[in-house]
Amino acid sequence: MSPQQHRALATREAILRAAAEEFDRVGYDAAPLSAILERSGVTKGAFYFHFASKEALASAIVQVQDDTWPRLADRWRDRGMDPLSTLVGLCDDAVSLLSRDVVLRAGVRLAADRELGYPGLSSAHLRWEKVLADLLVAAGSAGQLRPGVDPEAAARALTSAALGARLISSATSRCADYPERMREVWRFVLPGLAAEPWCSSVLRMFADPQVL
Amino acid sequence: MSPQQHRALATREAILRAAAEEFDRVGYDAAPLSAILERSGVTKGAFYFHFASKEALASAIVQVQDDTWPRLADRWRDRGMDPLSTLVGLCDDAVSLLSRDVVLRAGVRLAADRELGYPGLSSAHLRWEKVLADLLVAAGSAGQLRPGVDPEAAARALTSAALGARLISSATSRCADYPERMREVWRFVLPGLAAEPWCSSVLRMFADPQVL
DNA sequence: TTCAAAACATACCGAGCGGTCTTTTTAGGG
DNA sequence: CCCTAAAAAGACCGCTCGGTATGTTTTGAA
Repeated sequence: MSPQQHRALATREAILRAAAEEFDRVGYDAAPLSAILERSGVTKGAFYFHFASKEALASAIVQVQDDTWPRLADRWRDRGMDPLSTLVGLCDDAVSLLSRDVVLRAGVRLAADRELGYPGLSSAHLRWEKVLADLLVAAGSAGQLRPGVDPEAAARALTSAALGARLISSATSRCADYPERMREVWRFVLPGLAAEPWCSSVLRMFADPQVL
Repeated sequence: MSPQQHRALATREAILRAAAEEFDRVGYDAAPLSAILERSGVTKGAFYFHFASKEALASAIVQVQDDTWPRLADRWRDRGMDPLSTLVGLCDDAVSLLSRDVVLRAGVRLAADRELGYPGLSSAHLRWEKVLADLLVAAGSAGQLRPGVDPEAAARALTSAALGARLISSATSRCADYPERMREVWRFVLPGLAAEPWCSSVLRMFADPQVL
């Protein structure tokens, strides 16, 4: 199952990287195994020694991403900041990671593509929606939200905006400008969402890079 | 080229409908021609009499959608309403059409999938972004926007939100709740975007169904 | 140094795809 | 009614895909 020699681990990671790059570019179906093999400089025999199938390879990439988000959320929870700052900081962190790490990006795309194909299982987005909703409810209890704001609706809208921004950014710049695009969304959305002084406080985060 | 008998037109439209349903569900690559043929009750020979290729079929569906949006925009321009109401009304109209018409939905998906695969050509979304930006600039000149709002940034954020909402809605309910989801976005976004009394005025549109 | 297992290489396979070819049926003007 | 072209049918082809089977090289511990 897992490699027992040093060499094997290198080739395994070469496969993962090459596959992530291809999946991120064109998606699962449009990425033939031959392209992944050529890019990684690995032959078919070597590949099927490390992975049982192309599907298994995709699942491994999805897994990396599935493991990343809970850890990231826990880390932000442990900081003990106010809910609104936690929300914005967590999102900004996730977006920043996505813009840099191809494997994460590919994992998210693969997971999303499965959902879009099979309407029933919308695990990933619903999970993010839940995280945002919980934080927004907490923010409401802490008096950080403007009166009349529905936390669940806000969570849904934010999830939509983040998804759309990611796709557009992915198509135009391989997610290089995803963080900037999301900051734009926050600047646009926060005045209607957060009460003072939290709104100005959070917006100021984007001017001080060291906070993130 | 174009059919000369009544029967031919019927089968042609049967093909278009069936193809749209398949493309909308799973996308171009994942929709084999055999599935389209089976769904439409048309054989391969009949199909290739009407369309030169599977790509040509997809292009025809994309074309329907390409022709629809400019007409819709012109219709709203001719109403001579204020920019902000035009913006919201136009979007709500487009979203409502998408939620009901499979062919339009498939066309949008096909066009978007091409863009996402080939980063260079992002014609469709950039066009929408332009339309929204122009209307928002006009709204700014008319004093409908809150001070400090950047129209271009707002247009980008709104485009992202609309795209994300469409995808999520498409995956969970075949776009049946797309209009409701977008109204949610507007309720969430408008307070930070529009000055009074325009904000309340526009929001009231969603309570009176007959306006749309 | 040896040797078994781990790691890699390559030829090959069946399935499903989009597309073509030939043939048959149908429609509608003379 | 008939005859020609439009329209539809279905067998067929080449290709690429993911996956397998079998053979070869490399590794590290005894």
